[in-house]
Amino acid sequence: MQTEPFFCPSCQFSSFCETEDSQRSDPKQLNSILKQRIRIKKRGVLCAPNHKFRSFYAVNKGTFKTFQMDQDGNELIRNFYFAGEILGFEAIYTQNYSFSAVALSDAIVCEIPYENFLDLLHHQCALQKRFIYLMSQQLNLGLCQNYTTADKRLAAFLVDLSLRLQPFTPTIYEITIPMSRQDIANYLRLTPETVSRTFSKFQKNKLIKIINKKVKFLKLKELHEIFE
Amino acid sequence: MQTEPFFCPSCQFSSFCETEDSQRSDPKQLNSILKQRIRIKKRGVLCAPNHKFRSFYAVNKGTFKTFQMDQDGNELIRNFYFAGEILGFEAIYTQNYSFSAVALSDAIVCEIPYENFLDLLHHQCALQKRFIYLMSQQLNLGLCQNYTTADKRLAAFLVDLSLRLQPFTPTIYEITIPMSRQDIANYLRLTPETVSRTFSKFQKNKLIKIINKKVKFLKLKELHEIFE
DNA sequence: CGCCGTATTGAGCGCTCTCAAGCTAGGTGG
DNA sequence: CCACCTAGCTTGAGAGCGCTCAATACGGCG
Repeated sequence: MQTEPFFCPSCQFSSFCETEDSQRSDPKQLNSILKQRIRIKKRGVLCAPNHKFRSFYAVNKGTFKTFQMDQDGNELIRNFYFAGEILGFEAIYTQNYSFSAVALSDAIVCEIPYENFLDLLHHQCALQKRFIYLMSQQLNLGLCQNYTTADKRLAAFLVDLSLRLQPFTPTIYEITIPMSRQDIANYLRLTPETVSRTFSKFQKNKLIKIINKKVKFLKLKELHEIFE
Repeated sequence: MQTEPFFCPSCQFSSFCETEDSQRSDPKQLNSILKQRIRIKKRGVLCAPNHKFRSFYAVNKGTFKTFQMDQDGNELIRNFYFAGEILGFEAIYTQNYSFSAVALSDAIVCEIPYENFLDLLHHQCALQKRFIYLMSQQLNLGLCQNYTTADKRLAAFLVDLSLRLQPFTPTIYEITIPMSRQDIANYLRLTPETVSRTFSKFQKNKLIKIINKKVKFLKLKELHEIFE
């Protein structure tokens, strides 16, 4: 464990993981079982297919994508994980990681060993409830992939993104998209060209304004109406 | 609660839910908190959007689809649930059900009140582990939706179906598809016509044989190779 | 400033959709 | 028992959305 001070205000486990030194040895705190904080460079690999599942990870900083490759080399992206979110719940069932997790920017994660975590749950009803809540939350990810057209999928994606990045943005009307067009395309089962064209169309219709990786929402309501 | 004898060999909770009369009052058993067994006719509605989440459901008999409607009236199907599987985990996070669940055939479900269930978890570490395992399992559903073409999606769907229906089929080389072409199409983001044509193509290529709702797998290996 | 990966834009193709017409199976009533 | 009816499935023809391939523009970084 690093000893430098650590701030995790947006972490979904923060209330169970006091980082004050005085609390470090409290066996009911999550940080008592944290194995390590891992620094990962952009494009670095956190986990890969067939890696034995022993821990899941709380993203402290940065963004990750999880994906599997199909035979043609397409990255079938399952999800994106932002700072504060937890990665790896799927592998509790599969035993081995069935996907790769790669950092989209320099990142830091907290490694939480699953067996130790289960022990902790027995003594911490509140944490148990929290954990189940977070797993349920993950079942609600990826709904934007369900829509039928490129317009709907991208509009829903942008809205989802704006909600999940909210802790890190000064206003909900502007976000910085942390992944490439290619990643968005792989996630939404489109091509980068279609994503780019749809962005341009939204901009032409004055729904958004694009400045490189920044997106300003000009008419959030109308963007909503595209998909629901 | 009904008093008729009940058999749930394939239920994912069966080992925690003794239905012997002698066990009925064991407060550590799941059946001590079951609220009711509900019989639902084909096309019957188990839950609908904005219904308050209080219970989840173990499917005892039959098959369900969960879906939300988009503005154009498309059923965006999220998942199918077969006998033995658990439905409703998503709503722990959302508080209200955000989707509809409709029976595809006459069905029976066990209603499990969530608050009581949480109480039970505190005293039942094994059940807790089991529950987390099942939630993780659900995170691994729907992977066939990720593939890029109609061929891959349908092939992956058929293989997934054959695995999940295994407890109810004499051989893994033959299944009875419990949902309509329209439902499959909605699930895979295709049209019924495309689903039908792709079935026909697979049959023409001697990968499967279709007899109405029955599908015989002639070359399961080659079907696999279509998508991975 | 120049390089290279990424993003945008364009043109044409093809997979999937739309619309429409038969076909099949299962249910109903005479 | 059979004719009919209806919903669901299959098949066909043509259209269109998104893909492929290609050229150009942009932007981050040395």
